[in-house]
Amino acid sequence: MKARRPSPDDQHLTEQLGATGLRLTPQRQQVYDVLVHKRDHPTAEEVFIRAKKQMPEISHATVYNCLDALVKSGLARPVTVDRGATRFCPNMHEHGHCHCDACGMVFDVALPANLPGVALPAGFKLKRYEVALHGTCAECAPQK
Amino acid sequence: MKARRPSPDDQHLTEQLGATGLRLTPQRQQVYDVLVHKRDHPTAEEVFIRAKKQMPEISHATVYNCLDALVKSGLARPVTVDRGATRFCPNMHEHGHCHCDACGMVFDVALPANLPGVALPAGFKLKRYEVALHGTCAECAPQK
DNA sequence: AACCGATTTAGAATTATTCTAAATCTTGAC
DNA sequence: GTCAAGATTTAGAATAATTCTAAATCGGTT
Repeated sequence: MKARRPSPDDQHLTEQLGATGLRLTPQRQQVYDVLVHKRDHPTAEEVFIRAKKQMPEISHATVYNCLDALVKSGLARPVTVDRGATRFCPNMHEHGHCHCDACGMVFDVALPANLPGVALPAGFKLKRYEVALHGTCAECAPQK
Repeated sequence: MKARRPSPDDQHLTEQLGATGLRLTPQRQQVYDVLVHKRDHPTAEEVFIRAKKQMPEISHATVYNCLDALVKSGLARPVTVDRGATRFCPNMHEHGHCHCDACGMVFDVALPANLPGVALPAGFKLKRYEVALHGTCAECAPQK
């Protein structure tokens, strides 16, 4: 990967950000590129490290700002599987996260369609939900 | 509420802690009492403040230690609805958490029985899962 | 060419949590 | 009962993740 080449997504980015009153900046594009390039649910710190490879002068705070802008514009989701750093995911389809407590790996998992059928408190207006599954992945399974 | 009076739960506490190789101490009992007394999903800090009313000399670190002991022994669950302090819940039945993004209130909600039916990655061994629902509660609903 | 608001930047500040080392308590062996 | 061993508590320091702040910069007008 070298210099940034405009992709078909740019249009999408501009639109989504614009709808939230935000601009598409090189930093926001870079941060978004990092997310889609390797979809391993990186933390803000990891995004920062990866983004710096292409854009060495980008700052820590900017990465947080950009991630926040992407989340607000519906281009990424924050994922909190464990206490510790929030992770980010550009997969905006409805899905849950499966987390290996041993190695920390996070996988996307499809969800049954009927989740929203839970009995909510009266008058509660559901906006989004998050499903976190915890356990041990095949690699880390306590091999007998 | 004044001095701690032995309750029927004490037996249960001793057993559960014992099974994990831990003892029932006055501090652990106090912290557990705080959790069951007001089940509003307090943070460690809130538990600390409430516990101090009965036990003024209890320390911050002890509250964290006790909460950790309770979680390890299956007497409480950590709940992470948002970034920010972890909350604690003594309801060990399977349930999800409904969180009002406006006022921060957390409600327990019953879950459909079929959640575990999701397609997990091959070899993944599920231990527990957490469902967090976000939205606005009746009180905070944008009243038209 | 100067201006305005949005954005980025570096670093300080804050928040939540964990760590550390010493003091204290408990329990079983004698 | 007394003592040593190990568990637990304590205060405060240390760490990790994130947010805040104020100044510099940028992009698109007037």
